[in-house]
Amino acid sequence: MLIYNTATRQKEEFVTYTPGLARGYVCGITPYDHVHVGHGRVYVFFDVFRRYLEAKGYEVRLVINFTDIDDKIINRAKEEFGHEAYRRWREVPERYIAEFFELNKRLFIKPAYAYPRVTENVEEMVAWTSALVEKGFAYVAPDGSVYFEVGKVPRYGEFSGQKIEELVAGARVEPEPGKKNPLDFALWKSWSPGEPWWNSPWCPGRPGWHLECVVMSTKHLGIPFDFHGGGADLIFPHHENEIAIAKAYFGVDNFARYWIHVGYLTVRGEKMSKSLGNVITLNEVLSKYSGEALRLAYAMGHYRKPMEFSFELLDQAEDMVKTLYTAYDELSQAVADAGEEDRERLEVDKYAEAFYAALEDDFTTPEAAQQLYGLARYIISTVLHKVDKISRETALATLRRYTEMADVLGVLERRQVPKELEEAVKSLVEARARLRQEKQYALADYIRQRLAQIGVELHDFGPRTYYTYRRRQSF
RNA sequence: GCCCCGGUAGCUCAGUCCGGCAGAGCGGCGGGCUGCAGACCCGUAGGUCCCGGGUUCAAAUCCCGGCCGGGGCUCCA
Repeated sequence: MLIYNTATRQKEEFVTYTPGLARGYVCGITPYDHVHVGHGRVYVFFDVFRRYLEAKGYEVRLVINFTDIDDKIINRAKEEFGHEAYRRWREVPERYIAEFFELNKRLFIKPAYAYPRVTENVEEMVAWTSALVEKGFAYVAPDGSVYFEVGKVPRYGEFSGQKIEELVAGARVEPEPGKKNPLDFALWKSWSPGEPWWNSPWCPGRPGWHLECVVMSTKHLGIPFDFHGGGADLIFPHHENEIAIAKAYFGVDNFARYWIHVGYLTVRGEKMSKSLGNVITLNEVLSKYSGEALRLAYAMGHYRKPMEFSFELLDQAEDMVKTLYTAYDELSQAVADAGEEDRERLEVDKYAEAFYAALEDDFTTPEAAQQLYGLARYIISTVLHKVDKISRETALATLRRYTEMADVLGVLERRQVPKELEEAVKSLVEARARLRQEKQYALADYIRQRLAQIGVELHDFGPRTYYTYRRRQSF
């Protein structure tokens, strides 16, 4: 399996340090506001990545953190709570973390191995900072903040392709008082009145952002681990700085082997941003579309490429999801009509092979989605029509291959139908079949129409009838 | 200014790494199957592969130079 590694700027064969075990870390959210579809793209991508590795037999340990203390959270708390912010600031991250988990569920994202939070790992971060000061990679500023000295690390900037001189010359780096070099970054930030703080040898304060992820990832995954990723905007400075810290602390060249970055989403050609007012929240999308439709929409673009996000795209994806369910539901029913032996050859392998080949090549999910959809259409247009010419084993194997593919992308997650509903529909469909035989079409049509009203759609294949459920958020 | 990414059908995108007849789905249009219906079937239109040069028997693909758009260099998925 090939995966593009930002660190080497090329596709590389994916090989884990421990055979059969894949360990990865995804930089999580700063929970100070609603999660949007850009976040969703990242977490859904890593969920597909993880599902595929699991399908290949790996045990996957995926860690996603929460930066639950940060300037943005403090500012948000001040806005909301005024002078009570100091006492109540934790309500902000708690609220958005809860929302994050809720949306994960609705997006069918599998739970991570661990969800560490900064506030639960402050002691380790203080210990790391002490060690980095002792080793001479960090220094204490007059106000008690501790800065990491980027000049002490060999080849700083190489990972992200930045040249130190260019960065400094860019002159957009705010030279803060107390920093030796404007590129130096805080490992420990000194406290200001009214802000939350933790104890440290230097001053009351809180950990710096870049340090967090190194501490928490290596704590849960060991060193080195297999893959580390997030949104493309994290390449610099966040990941560059994480690598610098790990170099200094462990003396290793890189603490993660593959660096995977997910491209931006644009809306009407521009990056989603608060200032442009074009942010689309996951709440908004998932109130109108299924989680599978959004997952499929994401899959229709390659993860590294910028992708234009629109509701038109979601409409298309939702239609495709309906077709995917039609194929699943009706093939499930058709298995019962399968014959004893194979008198026809099916072409299922063609789709499956192309599907997996696309994923093997740097997760070309647009191609994979196309193949899955192609198989669904093949099932509907061909398999259902000649199900009595294939064996039960073949029918079941086709169904299994189809669902295995769908499960990698996570686009057929509401297969389960309540048993009572299933039984009621089945007997109604049988009753209608008898009516059709007796040419009592008015009554037969009435049943079909009433079933349609409750979201069950009937499709006649000659004398046989298969049906599909129009899933809503839930039954 | 420096760095990265993108530009292929109305839309979303494959194809570019590794040169070999320009593709898929959706959407459009026309027809069909069907007792009727179908998110079913068949057919069809639709292209300056951003532009210009170069290399080559052959370029969407490789090289050079541009243009346009997005992003990073400062918190950002």
